[in-house]
Formats: sequence, structure tokens, C-alpha cells
Amino acid sequence: MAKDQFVSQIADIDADFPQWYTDVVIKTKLVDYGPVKGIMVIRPYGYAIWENIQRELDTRFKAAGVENAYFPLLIPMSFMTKEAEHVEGFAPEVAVVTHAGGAKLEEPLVVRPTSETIIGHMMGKWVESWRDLPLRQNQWCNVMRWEKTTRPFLRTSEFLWQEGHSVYATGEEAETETLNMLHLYEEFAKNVLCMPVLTGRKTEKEKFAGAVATYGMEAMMHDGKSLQSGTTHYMGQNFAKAFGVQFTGKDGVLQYGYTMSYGVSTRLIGALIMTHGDARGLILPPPVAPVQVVIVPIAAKKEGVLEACNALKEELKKAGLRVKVDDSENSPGWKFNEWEMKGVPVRVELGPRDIENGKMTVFRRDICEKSELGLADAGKELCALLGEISENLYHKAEKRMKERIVDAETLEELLKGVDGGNFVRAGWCGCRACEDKVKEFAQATARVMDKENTAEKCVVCGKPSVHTVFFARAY
RNA sequence: CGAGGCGUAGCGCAGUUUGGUAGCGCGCUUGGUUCGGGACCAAGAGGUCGUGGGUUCAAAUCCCGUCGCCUCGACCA
Repeated sequence: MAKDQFVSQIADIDADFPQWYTDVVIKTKLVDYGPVKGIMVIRPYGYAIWENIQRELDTRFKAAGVENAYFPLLIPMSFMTKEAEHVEGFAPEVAVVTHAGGAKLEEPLVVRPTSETIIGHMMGKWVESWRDLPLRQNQWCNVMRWEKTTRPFLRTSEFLWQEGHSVYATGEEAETETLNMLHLYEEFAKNVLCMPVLTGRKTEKEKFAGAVATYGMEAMMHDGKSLQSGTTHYMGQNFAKAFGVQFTGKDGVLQYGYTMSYGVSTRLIGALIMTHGDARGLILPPPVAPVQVVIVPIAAKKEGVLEACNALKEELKKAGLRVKVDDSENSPGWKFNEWEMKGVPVRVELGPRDIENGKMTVFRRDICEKSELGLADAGKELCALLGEISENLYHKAEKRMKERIVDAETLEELLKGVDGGNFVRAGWCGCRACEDKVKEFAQATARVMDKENTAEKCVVCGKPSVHTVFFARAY
């Protein structure tokens, strides 16, 4: 098959970015559409990415002192109504179980859209004394939010995530933890997903239902749109009061704890696809790639070729790499394209010519270039190469993001900025009306607030700026 | 829910204007030759044309109804 025909299997990344994205997740066998609209099936190749994300995050959580636990899928409806803002925020999108065991339930059960309520309930029982604090737990689970429009990984009615929940004795500690977790996510995005993110506090309009403050990390996609890739929330005593999370302090006084929560989801997979991918398909960052090195035998039937491939595989495995030998019956050209589309960071071609010369032909997915490396010390060489690829992916994405952050002083400039696929930094007076006006005028939302208020005037009303905000169109 | 589009083989589509044998590409199966960028040859399997009704000698095609899906507007990790 001609090469242009292969490329045409995936839509043009520049011409139609959403179509490109959908093509890629389906054709690379990350997901499939299931029988229920808006609920995706994650196939082994996609799930393997999630497992790598899980492992990397879990290691970090545990190092920070967080323990894993599991809480129920079904939550009594009455729990949802205990925190006023929370129920208002989530009511439109919960799925409700009304019947079970062949009979109508006395109290409907909601399928968790997030677990603040039930974890708050349990923590209320577990926390009695200041000695029980801080209580820091995390769970890996699925949640359900009945979304109106969906897209694989980016917005689905059911998704996998982790949600961490902590109780502290003081607001300061809980707030500090909220920021610490945001930084943990940022470091993770950089070093594991090779993805630069913008972090900061969310506006009142964009914050989590029931939170005092929400912080988020936003990643810039190829087309300049923003994707909320993780959030951390400081709840103050809102949930502690609703669920009776009380403890006796050192001073002997019974008091409410302060809670916080944080989560990232399978959306991260969508984020890294849309951050790194190109016209040929996926480009997976080495730390999360299910296969880091694929070995393609050339002239596999010739004596010694498969043996050499398998020997190399064993050597690379010993070096800690995830390796696959593609010994299928397909032609080499077919395999090249297949694994490139699937985003494998490095391909090694091994044929009679290479073996004779004691070399291997190495193809880098990130720059699509071939070179030769010596077969001796292959493990060390390829580990170094994967590290180089990770850095290159990060720097490329970081450069793009930095180049596409522009400032605006008027609504027209802001509109022009987001139309051009940029994040727009602008002043904001802090009022809801001006925020709504930006949305109406430019179809852009406040992603996060900058750490410092560098702007002078609100981009809408011209009053003094209270927060400098990054505005963008968002997925 | 407001606007637009689409339902024909596993996937992508043509055929509908003007009714008349169910087609194409990819994929799949079998056998053979191949293998350093999606190889080639040969043979084959696979569709009650979303669905219900109507018109007609005859409907994928015309008429009426209905269901489903996709894209764009209001919420979200």
C-alpha cells in the first residue's frame, strides 16, 4: 500500500483536530464504543497506559504518606443533599438506582459521581481525636457522570480515576496539602507524561461544587485549546460539618476537621494523545508507553534473525525496558507503520545486515528519524535514548505552550487570541458578570488564575484588575 | 431541548435525482510466491439496504410515520 494511503487512515491533524483524535483512539485500539452511549470500553492497549499512570502516581502518593482504600459505588441519595452546593452542582448528572432485588428501594441510591460524601461519612466515624489526624486516603475507582456530549477519554459518562481525600486539624494544613498535591500533579505531568501544565487557582464560577477553593492544572492541546487535567480542592469545614467529621483537640475542645480532595482521571490519556500526537498517530511518552521498544525482525525466516531479536529482547528486559518482538506474519513495512501509529517511542530493526555488522537500526518516533547503534550495550544505549525522547517531547510541548500565551487588554484582543489558538492572559476585576461576558463574547473560560496579578485593568469593565487570569477555549 | 447531517457487508463509502439482477475499497478465510517503509497472484466467505406502514407488476430508490447515531450551541476530571 502506498504511504499516502496509510496516512489517510487517520484524519489530518491540522484540518480536523477532533476527528484526528477520534480516529487515533479507535484505530490504535485504545478504546471501542460500547453498547451504552457515552460509555467507552477501554481495550488492553489503552488500559496498559492507564496502568503505567497508576503505578507512577501510586508510587508518588505512597511516598507522600497517602494510603489506598476503597469506598462503595452506591451512595444513599440523602448523602448528596447534605452539602448544599455539592448537590446543586452534581444533581443534573447523577445516575440513580431506584430498583434492586426485584423491588423498589425505599431510598434511591446514586452511582457515585465523586466520593466526598460517602468518604466524609466514613471519616466522620474514624476521626475522634487529634491523634487520628491527618487522615489521608486515596481510592482508585470508576465514577459516573451522565454527560450530555461525550468524547473518548476526554469526557465520558463513566471514567476511571483516583480520588484522594484528607482530613486535617487545621485549615492551614489542609490548604497546604491542597497545594502540595497540585505540585505533585505538576511534577508527574512533567516527568511522566512529558506534558507541561499551567497551574493555579480556579475562579468561583469554575470551582468544585462545595469547595472553598479549587486549583487546577491545564494542558494545552495541539489546537491551542485547554484541557483541565487534574484538580485539587480545599473544602474548609463544608464537608466536615455536613458529615460530622469532628475530633477532640489537644485542648480538649470538640471541633470540626478541615478536608481536601484531589483527583486525576483517564482524561490524562486523552491529554497526552492530544499533546504529543502527530499526523501519523500516537506518540507515547516513554514512561507510560505500554511498549517502549518494539523489535521488528527483517527477513525473519533467515537463520539467526529471530534468535538475535529474542536475545536482544531479553537483554533489554534486563535493563528494565518494556519490549516486544513483532514476529507476526505481516511485512516489515506494515509493522513499521502499525507501531508508529500506536506511538511506540523506539523501534529497532534487526536483519541479517545489522547482525553481521554488530549493529541495530533504531527509529525514533518523536522525530521520525533512523540511525544506527551498536548491539553491544544495547540496554544502556536505549535507556539513554528513551530519556532523550522524554526530554524532547516535554521541551517541544513547553515551547509551543510558551509561544502561545498572549496578553490582552481588551475583549477584542482576547477574542483574537483565543481564535488564534492561544491562552490569553488578561486582567479581571473578580466579578461574575465580567467572567460571563468573556464566555459570551469569546467562547473562552477562565482556566486558572495566575500566581501574581500583573495586569492593571479588567479586560471587560476596565476596573482595576484583582486577578490576572488565563482564558482559553476548553475541551 | 434549538440548528445541521447521516443510517446500504466487520470498517469506510457509491448507488436514491429518473423505481427494474446488491456494488466498490479496506479488512477477513484458504493456498502459493514474498519480506530493509503498509507486497503480489489465485480462489472464497460475508448484506431481509435502521425500522413500521403505504404506492407499484416491481422499492435501497417514491410517500407517511418512527427509531438510532454524529457535529454545533447550555454543564464537566
